[in-house]
Amino acid sequence: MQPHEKVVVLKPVVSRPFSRFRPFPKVLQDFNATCSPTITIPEEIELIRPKATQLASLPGNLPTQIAATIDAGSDAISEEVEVNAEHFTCCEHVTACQTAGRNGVRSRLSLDGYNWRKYGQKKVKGSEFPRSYYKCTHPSCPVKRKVETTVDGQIAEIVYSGEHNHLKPGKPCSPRKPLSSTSTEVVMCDMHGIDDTMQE
DNA sequence: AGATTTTGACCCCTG
DNA sequence: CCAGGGGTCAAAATC
Repeated sequence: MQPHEKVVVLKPVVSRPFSRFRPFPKVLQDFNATCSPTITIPEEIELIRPKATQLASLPGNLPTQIAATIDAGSDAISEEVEVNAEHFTCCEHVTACQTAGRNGVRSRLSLDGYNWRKYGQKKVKGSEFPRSYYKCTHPSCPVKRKVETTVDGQIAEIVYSGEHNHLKPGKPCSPRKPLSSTSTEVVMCDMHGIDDTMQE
């Protein structure tokens, strides 16, 4: 197996901001009731119905702690990041994902900036959550990924397989005006840069 | 109308 | 060789 063929990117579920699950409408209701006006959400962001295939369906009440690990053969990288609600809007790819469902058009952009097409889903033994299988929609791109999502739409695990042989279809992260060097912006760029690193 | 998701079935690999 | 599980296919449904 090639060293780059298995890349585990996210394993965020361990540390939840709440102690137990709540129904999505309840979460939304609480969020609307308690959300201070200092947190602004762009118009293009719509709260989407929790569908099993929604990727990175981040609930409104962040922060969520995400542990990202890369298993690239012997070069194992492990890091933990924090995503703050105040910086939610700086994540273009996540935003694109969050807009999924508008006018019936589902966005194929995920948090890594590439377009993905789902081709299968299975309940994997030993895993609490169903695993979804995605292919990159770019022609001749061999990259696939497996995504395990929790019942509330959160990503439990993402495993990338292969390398993209094309550029990201979405907007690049780097040209953005640098915000006050908050960890979140760096983190999101770093997360996007994982694939860039892989391509190199 | 076309692209994407869903989902059951099939294939293949591994123990 | 066999069984179980993971990965993929493909038709139907959905948007």
